[in-house]
Amino acid sequence: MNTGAGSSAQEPHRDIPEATVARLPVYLRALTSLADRNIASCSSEELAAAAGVNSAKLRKDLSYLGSYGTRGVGYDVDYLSYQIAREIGVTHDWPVIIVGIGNLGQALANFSGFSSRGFRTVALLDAAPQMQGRSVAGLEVRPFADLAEIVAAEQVSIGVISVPAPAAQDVADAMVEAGISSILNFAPAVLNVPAGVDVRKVDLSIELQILAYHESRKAAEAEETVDNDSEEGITA
Amino acid sequence: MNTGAGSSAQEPHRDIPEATVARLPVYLRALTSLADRNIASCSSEELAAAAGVNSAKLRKDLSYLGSYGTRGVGYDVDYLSYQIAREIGVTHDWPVIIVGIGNLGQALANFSGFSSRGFRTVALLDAAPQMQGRSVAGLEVRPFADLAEIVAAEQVSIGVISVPAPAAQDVADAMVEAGISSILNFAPAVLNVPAGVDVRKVDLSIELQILAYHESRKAAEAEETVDNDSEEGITA
DNA sequence: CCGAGTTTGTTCTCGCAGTCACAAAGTCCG
DNA sequence: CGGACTTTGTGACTGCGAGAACAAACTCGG
Ligand SMILES: NC(=O)c1ccc[n+]([C@@H]2O[C@H](COP(=O)([O-])OP(=O)(O)OC[C@H]3O[C@@H](n4cnc5c(N)ncnc54)[C@H](O)[C@@H]3O)[C@@H](O)[C@H]2O)c1
Ligand SMILES: NC(=O)c1ccc[n+]([C@@H]2O[C@H](COP(=O)([O-])OP(=O)(O)OC[C@H]3O[C@@H](n4cnc5c(N)ncnc54)[C@H](O)[C@@H]3O)[C@@H](O)[C@H]2O)c1
Repeated sequence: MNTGAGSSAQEPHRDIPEATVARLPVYLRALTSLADRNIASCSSEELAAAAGVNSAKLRKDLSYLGSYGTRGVGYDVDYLSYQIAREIGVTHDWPVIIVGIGNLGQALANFSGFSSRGFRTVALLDAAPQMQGRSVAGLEVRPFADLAEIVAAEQVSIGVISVPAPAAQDVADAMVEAGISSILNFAPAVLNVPAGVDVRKVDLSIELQILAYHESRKAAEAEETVDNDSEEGITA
Repeated sequence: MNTGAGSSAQEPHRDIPEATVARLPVYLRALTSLADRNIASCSSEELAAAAGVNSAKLRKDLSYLGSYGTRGVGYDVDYLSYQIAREIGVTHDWPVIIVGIGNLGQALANFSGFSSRGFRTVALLDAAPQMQGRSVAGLEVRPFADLAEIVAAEQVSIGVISVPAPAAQDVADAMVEAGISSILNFAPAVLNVPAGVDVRKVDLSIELQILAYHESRKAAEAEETVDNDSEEGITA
């Protein structure tokens, strides 16, 4: 490793598993919460509880970043926060654009949680003429045609899609064309993008349907238990 | 199997893997889209493409529900749609309540996609006095104190939390107390709930941070390639 | 009725992820 | 200074999920 490039600072361990990457932001938030309560250090057990995960899993996850804890003591909250933030890449702010300023887009634009977590909304775009020039969350809504110009000017690499499903693919294509390489998609549509572009999907209906599945199973089980409450003895 | 209970109709194969459950709604949506285009039947290959998954994975997923396809032909769109909907439990509508009618809560209340996918918003609740009595999406905002009453009256088992993070645990506790057993949580907080209660989390900041991680890795890789574009030859 | 063609359902293999358990490494007190 | 205690970091094990490949089953044309 480190075969001579040495371009950036302390090269961290590469190849962090996806499952771990998905949890690092959770740890970061838990650490921030601890720091807000003036807690300077914590054990893996405490942090795991705050993040809602198994402590062994947490330690293993952190070990992918390096050895930032002290045996017998635990982790320094500020130090570990910084290391995770650095690994994720949120030590500096990422510019983000939102396309589709309807119900959801406006809620997202008004959401303060983005800016506090390493992201800065730099532009809101919408295709509808009646949206043009309106001010949402202190930003002027701009025409969708300005996409490429804005992306180039602000060095945007992350785009949020909150347009109706039929328009999502077109918007995604335009984003990719403009140079965006990470997309957060709220539209219930499957997006086709070239390799090298990451898409993450947030789909409320799917989440609710998953809950509904478990809910029906619970209901079915309860009914069964009423029918004959000794079944587990038979099948086992 | 089928050790004598046989309470409900054709008992399907039990123990559907979580990963499959999470994809069934995607298949259902793809099927609905096909039906809208008057397509009566489709092969696993076509459906897989529409859902954005591998066809072998799709067939395996569907096989957990039973054998609803015809070899040499494919799947009947309507029939398969119904079978998946039945398995998920969205053949009838589920009543849902939303707690926290701020930016996000209002967007959710106004979202028509819920009702069309097996869910019906029956009540909007908020603790703030100035929200009381306001009408959002045709529903009157009701006081948070009415939670238990509403849940009992409407047989609600699914609740949506869109309050600020510090209030989320309190709301969740009240929901569980009122009899809700499935929660969709938008607040960036870890919820502690008793066993038997399902919680699913939707966290935008986390999604963006995951994108940011891959984005920084892309950036680092590009830089490295510029530094010395024959590195793969050295390390390999 | 039969054979060619098509597509499902399933088996097998491999890799990733979660959990346990423990040695290594540090702290702290006597 | 040394030993008891605490907590990390990691190796081993297990189970789930993804994907390839193939046999079984069905259709359709002749
Ligand atoms: N509202 C919610 O709570 C919610 C929840 C989950 C998912 N969604 C999804 O998010 C998306 C947006 O939902 P919404 O409720 O905000 O819808 P909306 O109709 O209120 O807003 C959509 C906006 O996108 C704009 N738009 C349409 N086509 C466009 C294009 N080609 N380019 C640029 N802008 C375009 C429209 O002008 C409109 O302002 C939908 O796909 C919806 O399914 C919404
Ligand atoms: N707005 C977004 O796009 C967005 C995105 C992601 C996550 N979130 C999260 O969703 C939650 C809501 O966001 P928002 O932007 O709608 O906030 P908001 O402040 O606009 O709305 C919160 C609402 O909850 C109500 N509330 C507060 N405490 C309550 C309680 N104990 N019981 C009942 N109601 C209560 C408030 O009166 C207010 O109406 C936050 O946790 C936020 O982090 C929002």
